[in-house]
Order: sequence, then C-alpha cells, then structure tokens
Amino acid sequence: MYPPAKMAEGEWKLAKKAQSYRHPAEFYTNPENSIGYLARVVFRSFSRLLERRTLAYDVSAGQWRFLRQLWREDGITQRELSERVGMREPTTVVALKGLEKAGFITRRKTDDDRRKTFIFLTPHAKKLELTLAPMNAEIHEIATRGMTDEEVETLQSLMRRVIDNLADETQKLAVLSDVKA
Amino acid sequence: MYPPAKMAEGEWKLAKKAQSYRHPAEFYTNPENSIGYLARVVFRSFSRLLERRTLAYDVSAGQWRFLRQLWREDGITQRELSERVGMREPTTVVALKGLEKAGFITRRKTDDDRRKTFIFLTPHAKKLELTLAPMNAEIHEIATRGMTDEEVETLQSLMRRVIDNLADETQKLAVLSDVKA
DNA sequence: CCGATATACTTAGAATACTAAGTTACGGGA
DNA sequence: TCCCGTAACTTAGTATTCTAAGTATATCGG
Repeated sequence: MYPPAKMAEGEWKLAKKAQSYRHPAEFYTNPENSIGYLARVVFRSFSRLLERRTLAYDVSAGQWRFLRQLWREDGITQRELSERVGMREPTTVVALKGLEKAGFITRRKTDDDRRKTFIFLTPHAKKLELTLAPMNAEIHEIATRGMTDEEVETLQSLMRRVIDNLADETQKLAVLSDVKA
Repeated sequence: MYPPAKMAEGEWKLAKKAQSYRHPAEFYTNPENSIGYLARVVFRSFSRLLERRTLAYDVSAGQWRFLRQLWREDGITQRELSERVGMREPTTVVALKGLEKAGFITRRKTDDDRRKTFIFLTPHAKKLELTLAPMNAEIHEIATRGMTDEEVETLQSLMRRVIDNLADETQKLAVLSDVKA
C-alpha cells in the first residue's frame, strides 16, 4: 500500500489509480464506513419499526413483503412471486404456508400446466392494503426526515447502482460455474 | 391524496406541505422505491459475495461481523461487543459459542466484576485480519464500481442519516413504554 | 447491612432465510 | 412413442437472528 522506494511519485499515482482500492483495507474495519453494515442497520431498523405497526393486524415483516407484491400483482405463480420479492423458493413456500393459514392468500392450480401454483389474495388481505400501505409510507417519512426530495432520490438511485454492481458480479460468478459444470 | 374540488390550488399545496407525505402510499408499493427493500437487497448481496470469499477460511458472514469488531477492539465484554456489532445479546451468545468452538476466540472472567465476560481473539484469528479485511475492501470496490469518491461518501452519509432518524424514533418509543411501565 | 433495582449474561422458543436434494410435470428430439 | 433435460414446487436440515423470560452478581438507598 506504500509506494516502492525507487518509483517516482507520478508513476506510483498512475499505478495506484490503475489497480489499487478506493481506500486501504483498514478503512473498512470501521463498520460505519462499510456499505454492507450500514445497509444492514437501515434494513433492520426500518423493518422493526414497520413490524411494530403491522403486527396490530397480525402481519409480520416477512409476510408484509409478500403482501406488498401481491397488492401489485395478484394471481402470479410462486416462482414469479419469489423473484419479485427477492427470496429463494423454499423461503416462499414457508411464508405462503403461514399466509394461507392466516387466511391472507389462497393457492390455485390450472390444468394448463399442473406444475404451477397461482397465488391469490383473499378479500380480507386485499382490504388490508388500505391500512397497511400507508404504514410503509409513514416509516419512509420518518426515515427521510430532514432530507430534501432530491437527497432521497439520490439515496435510492445510489443504492440501486450498488445493487446492479453486485448483481453483475454475482452473474459473472454464476456464468463461470456454469462453464465449469 | 387529491385536492378536494372546492379548495384553491394554493390552499391545497399548503395543507399538503403541512401534513401529508412526500409521496402517496401507492408509491411505496413498488419495492424499488422503498428504502427498506433496497437496503435489504444491498445487505444480502453484499453479504453473500463476501461470504463466498471468507468461507474459504471457514468464516461465515455472521462470524465475520464479530471478528471485524474484535480486530478493532480486542478484550471487550460481550455486551460491548453486541452493541458495536449491532446485534442483541442472545445472538452474540450463540455466535460466540460458534467462534469459540472454531478456535477464533477465548472468553475470560475477572474477579473485578464476576458478571462480565471478556472476549479475546486467538493468535490464529488475529492473523486472519491480514487475509480477510482486504476481502471486504474488494467487495466495496465492486459495489461502488463506476461511482466517484464523492458519490460513495454521499451514499454513506445519507444512510447514516436514515439510521439516525430511525434510531430517534425507536428511542422515542422506548421512552414512551418506560413511562407506561 | 439488607432489600430493591440494575447489570451481564444465558436459556428457550420461534421466525426468517438459506442450500442441497428430492418429486412431479412438461416438452423436444431420436 | 419414449426418454432426457428442464421447470415448478416441496422437503429436510441448518444458520442467523429475534423476543421473552431466567439466573447470577453488583450497587445503592434507607
């Protein structure tokens, strides 16, 4: 991380620009500098506050995530739902079991393709949107207190860019392991 | 969410500014607009990529979080460790059991205060910092690819502001429930 | 100096998520 | 037509994290 003795200042700067990191590894030893850590704390705090409100309607934070997607698109398959919500299928299976038991969803099969299961909201769950959706908006309001609209948009768009960057990398690794297989 | 027919445009704007939300509740029905959702995806993607590297040294993502803190401050108590890492104490208990079994830490008591347990890294875990810390820097590099240093700092500081806002609210609720109790 | 309160940690039990390895159903060649 | 690869979902087992409630130790007010 330090310039080799013989190298001229200019050369080192060039090399540094070309191949070294934005910050030395020690920098990230402080969690406050780590995007991963910050994202975890944002996610947990947000989630906990939201759940505090939704639990009054017997909806857990995990269930809320599935309901939100179904409010947008009712009657999609389990696989589609998993993708949209960003969870793996086994997670979805377990979550849907809970949602079905609680009377929020029903599952239906077609003869078209007997492998697929379509998920539908019950009337009760549909009605809940009116009550629960504003709770999310409220937490958002709290979370972004004191920020300008522009700052909020900047935050969202920077997070999306991070997500895209990480997804690209994950994609690369998936392709590599396909080649190996 | 729409102006009542009889209200003059100016009046509505004032009312809106005074008491309504930045966006209508429907806006957040799209997960891509939700800071909570975006933070979850950032956190999971980041964590998964990092774990892929650290697992080669038998360190899981969860364990890594504790090690990072101990690299900064060796010999602190369990409670202090929990706070710094941002986890509840039972989580720490379980994690430390794993870390102890894996030979990464030792626990020690004092006669000073026999309730406290101090956590120390083993020489092996100390050495791992040289290998593992750069992995975090590397994921950071990937995550922030194509961003200027300024953009990265903006992202970090906006996330910290969200965390502070949510913590304030949680604090408020805690005080309220203290009053009740 | 004793009892109430607070602190530090632990245990128990549950929710949420994951990976790996099934099962069942579809669909395109040989 | 039948076999093989793929797709959709399920099961099993594990890891991580939480809340609520418990134990042991320390401290402080009367």
